[in-house]
Amino acid sequence: MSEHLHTMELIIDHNSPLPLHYQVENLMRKMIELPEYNNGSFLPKEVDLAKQLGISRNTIRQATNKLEYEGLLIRKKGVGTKVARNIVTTKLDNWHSFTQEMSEKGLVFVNFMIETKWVKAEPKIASFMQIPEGTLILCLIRLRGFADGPFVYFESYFHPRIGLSGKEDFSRPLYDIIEQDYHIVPSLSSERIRAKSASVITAKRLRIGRGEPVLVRERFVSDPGNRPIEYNIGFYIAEKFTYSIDIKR
Amino acid sequence: MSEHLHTMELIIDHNSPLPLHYQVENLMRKMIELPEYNNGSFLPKEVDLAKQLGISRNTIRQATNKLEYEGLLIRKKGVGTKVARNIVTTKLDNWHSFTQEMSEKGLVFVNFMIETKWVKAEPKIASFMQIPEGTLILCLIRLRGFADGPFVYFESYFHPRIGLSGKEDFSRPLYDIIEQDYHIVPSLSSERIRAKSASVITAKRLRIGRGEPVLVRERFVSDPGNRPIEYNIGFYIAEKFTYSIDIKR
DNA sequence: TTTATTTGTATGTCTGAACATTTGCACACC
DNA sequence: GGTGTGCAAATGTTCAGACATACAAATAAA
Repeated sequence: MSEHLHTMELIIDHNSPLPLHYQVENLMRKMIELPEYNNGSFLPKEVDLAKQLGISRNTIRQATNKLEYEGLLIRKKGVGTKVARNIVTTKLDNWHSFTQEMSEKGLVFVNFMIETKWVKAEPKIASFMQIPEGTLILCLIRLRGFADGPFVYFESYFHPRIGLSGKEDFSRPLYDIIEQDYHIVPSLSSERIRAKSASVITAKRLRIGRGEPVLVRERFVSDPGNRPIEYNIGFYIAEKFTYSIDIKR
Repeated sequence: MSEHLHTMELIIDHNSPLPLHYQVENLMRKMIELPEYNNGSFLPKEVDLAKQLGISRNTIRQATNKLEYEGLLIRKKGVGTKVARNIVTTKLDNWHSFTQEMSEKGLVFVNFMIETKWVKAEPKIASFMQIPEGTLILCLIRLRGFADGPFVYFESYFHPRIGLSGKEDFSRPLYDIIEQDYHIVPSLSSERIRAKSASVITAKRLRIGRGEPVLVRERFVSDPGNRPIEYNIGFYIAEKFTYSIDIKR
């Protein structure tokens, strides 16, 4: 079993500024993806893992606590720890990409700007993506609106495992690309919506006055196994956009 | 400060079968509701709490870790720990009244103003209510927030068939009144969210500067038979409110 | 007056150890 | 065969303490 371990650097750097428990956490996130642990067999026991990595058992638990709380691990006293089975109910409420939303309403929009670049993952994104801070990830920037001017500025960040190069044809609907070309199915979206004043840079992009209200919509998109796919943040001109949703109890 | 502690049994039972960290967790959930901690001031520091309860600091942290993860506490290195107070979650399959949302987060809010009046239904409301324009309907106005000031201004309009008199005790949760006393079950909520600049009147009510961003949330609430119950519009101070929602596909 | 520097404080990290609790299994007993 | 006892294994709980790090306010230097 420990054969696989050195195939992927399962090591802890005691000199790294990153906390040990955080390194362990990332390490275990990788282990979780490995086939030998993803099929229901138990992870190495805490004591062994501690000894092998050269750190204390408490530190191991600090990491596994978080993963358990996230629902990635299942622990059973007296037995062991294993990867949680990914049971996801696929409900048919529907959420959309921007392209779909527009075309359903019969609206024709314009891409004022499309741009990709590789950037270092900032904390919020790294945390959602479950990757180390500073990892290079692809960022897609789009400025979209109607013929008379832009009304939303988007930034999308994609998880490295998807394998986007940045050279794709992003005039196609985004989720078409991800589903058809990369066989990854977006299935869960956690959204946060808030209002704020337009910063100087945002105002300039959207061609509005500084301090005018903007609707900020963040989306955390995951696949059916709860693996992160995309982080998306959009800045909408307030007067041109209303977020609408139906909720059943 | 420690005066308040013995007013509500803030004690730990070392003989209880319940784990200490679990007892501490429950205890802190209660503390979070107390006005003296809910107004932004810091909780007792870990070392003191540990000494006072007669347990180790590690056990305190075991409890606060969980609460922090749930978003109830905010910890700042070198400064202290206090109650988090600005993210409100609305889950898709489970929507709530304001009172419920707050109490679930362990937040204590204040009604700065409660007022009812009978007004003529304006077009938008009349249309949703399916009543003639100008019909007299009950309007409930509430200004709510935390101890340090209001953060949302609500107007609720109720369909005449419900039979509200305006003399009900509106300090109770609104949907309790409607369900229990009037046997009408809110079941569908169509929501619209947008941002705008605070008008003079809104700014005055919320005690913010004119033109500052405000999140406007309209809700059209109906019963299971799709009959209109309530139209509700809330103006939230942007920086104190984030609308959050999970969507499954 | 402004800018560094120091210092106190509170949380963050990590360790090693002891004991408790739950579970599964082997073994003995009827 | 069925049943119970006891042991070993694994996670769960708790402790005391040491040191690291970030923040804020006070202090000293420019």
